[in-house]
Amino acid sequence: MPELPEVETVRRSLHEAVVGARVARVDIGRLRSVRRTGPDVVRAGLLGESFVDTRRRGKYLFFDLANGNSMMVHLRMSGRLLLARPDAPLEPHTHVTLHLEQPGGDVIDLRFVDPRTFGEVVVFNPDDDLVPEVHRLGIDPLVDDFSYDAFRTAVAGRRRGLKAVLLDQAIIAGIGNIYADEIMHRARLRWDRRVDTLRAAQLKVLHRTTLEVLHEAVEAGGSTLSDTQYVDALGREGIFQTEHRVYAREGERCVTCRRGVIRRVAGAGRSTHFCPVCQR
DNA sequence: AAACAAACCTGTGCGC
DNA sequence: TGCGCACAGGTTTGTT
Repeated sequence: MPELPEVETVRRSLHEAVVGARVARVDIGRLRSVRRTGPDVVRAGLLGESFVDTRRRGKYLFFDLANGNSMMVHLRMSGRLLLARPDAPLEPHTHVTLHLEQPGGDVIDLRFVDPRTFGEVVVFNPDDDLVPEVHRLGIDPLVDDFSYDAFRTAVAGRRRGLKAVLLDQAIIAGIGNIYADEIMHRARLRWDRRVDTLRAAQLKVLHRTTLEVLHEAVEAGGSTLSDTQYVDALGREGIFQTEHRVYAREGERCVTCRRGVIRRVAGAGRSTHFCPVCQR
């Protein structure tokens, strides 16, 4: 489900509540959600510790603890992080609950909810290489140097289709299926265009549209699709879906050129939406 | 190196 | 109404 804008929106929506709070209790209802270390490591690693900061890189969320350790949460396809009053009923598929004591004495739950159970929660010491995939992430357009030079160096000359490159987390971290399609549409480039055939001007436009789409999507609180699966930690839906020009718009007239009809194909292993007229 | 398929799960929406 | 199938925002692994 969530891509960079959704993960960033979740982070911002829980940051204030979590930073400074101390973990008073940990409930784990689904072992699969803590499969990397098992429940004991997660419980022991969190109990009594306080959060000092939250970070995001790509689609990975980090909660730094005062003792130098961190909690990593990846939402994968269907994960949600929700803040809730401790007496609020548990939503279905709540797998991990952290009972937090805030500095003012208030208590609040941070709940990890995940129907498809692809997501996970890891508590780790940075010295141990427990989350090695993070070291393989490419540049994050919001937290790293994403100047045109950095972007060009990362993608230039790849003998691969454009969408495969945009989705490759080792090249650029955070773009998923929705935003890849939207970025390519705004850049007027096809999903199967080989990156090493792009002219400098097109690469430049691609860099600009990547930043544009991601920034606008964060501003809009991400995209909540018709299944309303994605909400931020306070339960608020995003509104960027109203700005989608191709994603889930198969059969609609292209709003950019007003001539093409949006097509959906299986491309780069995913469903891919594009305008066959104005994307080249 | 890159393209592709399958795997991990559950829920939903569609056609019949 | 009910059943079966296709499909879903991600990532890893293995195979061509």
